[in-house]
Amino acid sequence: MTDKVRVRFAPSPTGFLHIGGLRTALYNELLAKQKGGSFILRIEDTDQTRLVEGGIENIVRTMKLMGLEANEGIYLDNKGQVSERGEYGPYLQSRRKEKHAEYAEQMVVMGKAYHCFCSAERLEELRREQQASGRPTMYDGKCRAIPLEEAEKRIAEGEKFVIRLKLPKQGKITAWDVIRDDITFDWSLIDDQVIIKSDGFPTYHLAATCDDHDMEISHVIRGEDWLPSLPKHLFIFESFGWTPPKYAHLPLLLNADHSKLSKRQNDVAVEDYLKKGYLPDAIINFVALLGWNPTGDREIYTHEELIAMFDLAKVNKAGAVFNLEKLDWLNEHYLRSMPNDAYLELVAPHVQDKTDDHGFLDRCLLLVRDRVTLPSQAVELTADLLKEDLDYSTVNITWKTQPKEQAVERLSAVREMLATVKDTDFVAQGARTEFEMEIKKLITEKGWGNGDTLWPLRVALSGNEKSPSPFELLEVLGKDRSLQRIDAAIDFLG
RNA sequence: GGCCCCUUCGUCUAUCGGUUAGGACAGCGGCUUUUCAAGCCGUUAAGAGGGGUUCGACUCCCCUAGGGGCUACCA
Repeated sequence: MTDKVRVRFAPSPTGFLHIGGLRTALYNELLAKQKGGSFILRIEDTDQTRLVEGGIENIVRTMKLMGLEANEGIYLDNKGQVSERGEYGPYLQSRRKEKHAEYAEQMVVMGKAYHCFCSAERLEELRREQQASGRPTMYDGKCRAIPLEEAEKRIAEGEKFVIRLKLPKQGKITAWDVIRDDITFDWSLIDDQVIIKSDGFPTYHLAATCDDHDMEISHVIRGEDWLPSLPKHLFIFESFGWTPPKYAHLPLLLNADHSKLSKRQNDVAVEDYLKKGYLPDAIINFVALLGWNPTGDREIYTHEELIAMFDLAKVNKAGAVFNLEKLDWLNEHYLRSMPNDAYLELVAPHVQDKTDDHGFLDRCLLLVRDRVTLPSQAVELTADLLKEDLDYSTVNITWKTQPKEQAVERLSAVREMLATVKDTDFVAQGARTEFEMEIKKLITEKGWGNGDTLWPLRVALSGNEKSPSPFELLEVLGKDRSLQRIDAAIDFLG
């Protein structure tokens, strides 16, 4: 054993990377990076009945998109093939089946496990009786007393069997958890867990513990749902005389009704959030703060800052409701604080109405940035800006009770003034400020009101009653489009 | 039912015996204003209940209540 921090994220490939799994992976990665240790990805695929096609690829790919790459274990090679790297392999658990079988046999020999020949029917019957009489449902130990020679004979005769842990029947065990401290369990209440199934594959309990040992894992960081089986895992370590890793059981992520986070109530696949346009940085930031906050008076952290500040012992004990409102806010924040180029690159692919005028398109996208929560929304937000012809029939170009004639008068005067502005000055840096000064000057000179001039102008330019200011619109649209729109509005009113 | 874990604003959280219990999201209000956003400022809102321990408890202990997890030849 080394003192090096070696942590693993060990999902089973039964679906896709889950938002809860993401947080578990993140906390593992944060610790590894902070301590200069190894972050290992191991795939736990011992349940052959639940394998999902493409599950492994999805998990690895999504982790990579999220900036969470394991430096050891499973990864995707250049061709997108599932591969392994590192000196503690195999990292695909099913490939360690022989090792697990050996370990199980050793435990049998040491008297720490036994062969069980009970049928599924008997077990079910047993459970039913126990339930009916209000007793805890657990294996009654019928096969515990079968001598090893007899068991081996029955196996040789082809009888189906599983291997169960031979747990102590009395006394207590106190386990230590980084987040929860001491936890005491009563051995008499813990079931003789199956560690080798009748198909020869190990269950999680055996596979994970043996692999954690073989891979010299220093910290096991996993979901709280594993807490009840911790004594069984410790028992396996103790049976072999191995030093167990430090355990940290993370609080669960919850639905709004406080039940365990599920896809019944939430989108739970990280990939779905990525598809919707949530930024990896925002998701990481958000998920990191579900159950932990280094200071409590700050919300924005880069991945690097999270690495520097992470502290397992400060992780909360209580579950955290997964609430999207804050994720939205974070996404908006990241969208607004990134460089223009990066923002445009993110948003531009969503725009369908292609225009050859890239400068125009960029100006449109930049204009609506403050209204965008998700990149895809920019499409709708810029639709009327990019349109050739606007439909004024559904909006009021006139301000409040303003007569049409007055609106026409104001628009015509502004148009006349704008016609004298050079094309290039229209879209120049700071043009919007210039427009604001000039137009407001005009309004003052004529003795008009802001509303009765600016409202018609703005609606004429945007085609909407709610929109950015007319000054910004002029700068974004440029001379030709602006004049054309004002003309169209005057036309419509006349 | 049994076992285990948990309990600060609606939500995410800070507080490691002494604070006017702090921040953020959401909400509400205001500023700005031609509209809607954004931004800025302000504001509503919390220690589940009951016992202890202590000069002093959100903080430590116990009980109760509530919530959650586990209770598979699934992870």
